Amino acid sequence: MPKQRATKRRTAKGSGLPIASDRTRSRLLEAAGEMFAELGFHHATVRQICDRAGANIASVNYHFGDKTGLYTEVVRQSMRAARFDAVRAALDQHASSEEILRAVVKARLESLWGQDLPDWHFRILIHEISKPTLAMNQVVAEAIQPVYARLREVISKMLGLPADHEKTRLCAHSIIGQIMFYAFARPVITRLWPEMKMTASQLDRIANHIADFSLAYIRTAGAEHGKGKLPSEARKRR
Amino acid sequence: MPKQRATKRRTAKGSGLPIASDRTRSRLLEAAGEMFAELGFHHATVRQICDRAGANIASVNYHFGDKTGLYTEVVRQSMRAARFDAVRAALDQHASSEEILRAVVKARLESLWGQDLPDWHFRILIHEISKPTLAMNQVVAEAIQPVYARLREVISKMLGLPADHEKTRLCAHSIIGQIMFYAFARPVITRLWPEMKMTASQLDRIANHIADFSLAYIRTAGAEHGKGKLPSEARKRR
DNA sequence: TACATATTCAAACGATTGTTTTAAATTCGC
DNA sequence: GCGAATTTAAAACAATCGTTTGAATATGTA
Repeated sequence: MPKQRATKRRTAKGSGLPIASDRTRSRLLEAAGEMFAELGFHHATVRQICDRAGANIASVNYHFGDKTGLYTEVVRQSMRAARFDAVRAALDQHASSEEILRAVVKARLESLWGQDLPDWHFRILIHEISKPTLAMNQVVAEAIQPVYARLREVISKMLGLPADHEKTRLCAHSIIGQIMFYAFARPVITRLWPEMKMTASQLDRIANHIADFSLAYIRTAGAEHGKGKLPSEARKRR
Repeated sequence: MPKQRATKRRTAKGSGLPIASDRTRSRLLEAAGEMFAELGFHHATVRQICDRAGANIASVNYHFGDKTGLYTEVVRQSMRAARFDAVRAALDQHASSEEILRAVVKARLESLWGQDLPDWHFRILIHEISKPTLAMNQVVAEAIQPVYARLREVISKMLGLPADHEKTRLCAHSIIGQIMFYAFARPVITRLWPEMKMTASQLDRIANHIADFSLAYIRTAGAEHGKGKLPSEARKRR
């Protein structure tokens, strides 16, 4: 009766017993990560994953219970990935708010188009955003929510408004949206702008543009709210 | 031998023969549009579609050949949908560039969150962008490319730069990205900002924010590049 | 070595998918 | 109204999915 031993096995592992080869387990995780990042949860098949990992079909059942168990483990692993820490490091570095913002934008963009793969962690997050699974709550709580809050603090400082103010949130969305566009609309962009080659310098120009584009508004709005000036930006709005 | 009569039937239709009830065909198209918009191409099943349309399973084969035939027909129909015309109308209206931009942003956002469904045409485009199918080329050529080009012209006028200049393109991407963020990240937004209710006025505030956010940069950049020209055409308006 | 456990393997299972088949019902020109 | 074409209906087909089975093998321990 060796059915669904995944959790039981983990407890045995925790009890201090020496473990046999975790090679298949780790190979399974790596292969699953690449496949999930490339195809998403539903389109990636366990047979493909096991083939790529050189493991048997039943191994995913044995080690992770079922496909969703494997996926959630991949997601959990992705949350602690280096790239996210890079973004957090950029957010927490000791520098001016504007420089922090520029660094964050650059880090996020590089984790998207940078050819220094495998960085499928962020791509999994992309799939999770466009087609959420049950792991969504965990992803939001562990990876998105902290960065979102920290980004709002940085913007809040520049705007002179509280971090949970609507304008602060909308500015955060504007910045994130500009970045995510290059994640979601990748196939469209290559068709709309075929002569563009995503080199390192091109990536740099895009990141700087997004920073400049965003700071243009944040600076003026911050000057208004900070000095208590009359809002010249406030147009005749009904 | 009535197998795969879909194309043959169309030719008979073109030959001037009166057609029997196209009721099932149109009901199939409508049901398929809703299902494809909600679940995407792969996740929507022909059985669900036929159930919703009150038609038999084999009807999709008979009328459209296969599932992809049905999908491409739905896409073709979506291209001529009202909302896209609304955006194009906003782009071609006789007004200042800034007001055109504001109207375009508003039209796009309303086709996303507006509760005046069924407006699944744009949602199909969203799915097509995140997970392209073979219909992608058609979608880009017929729906995205024209709007993209027209939007660049509007921005080009404000920037004082050619429409295919890199900065013009990046500005267009920044604007589109801000809008699309509310399309792709919808489940994330509701988790990150749970107290937000997407009312009509909220939608209006978001649209105006995106316009203000974008115009802040475009105005200053336009003033720089268009030194010889009139700094802003918003002046002459009103 | 001998026993118990952990792990891997090939094969099959049940469910669901898109598609096809075969026949009945409906429609339309004549 | 009749015969041919069109349209619908129920059932089954073949392929693939995730999952399970039961035995074989590897591993660690006494």
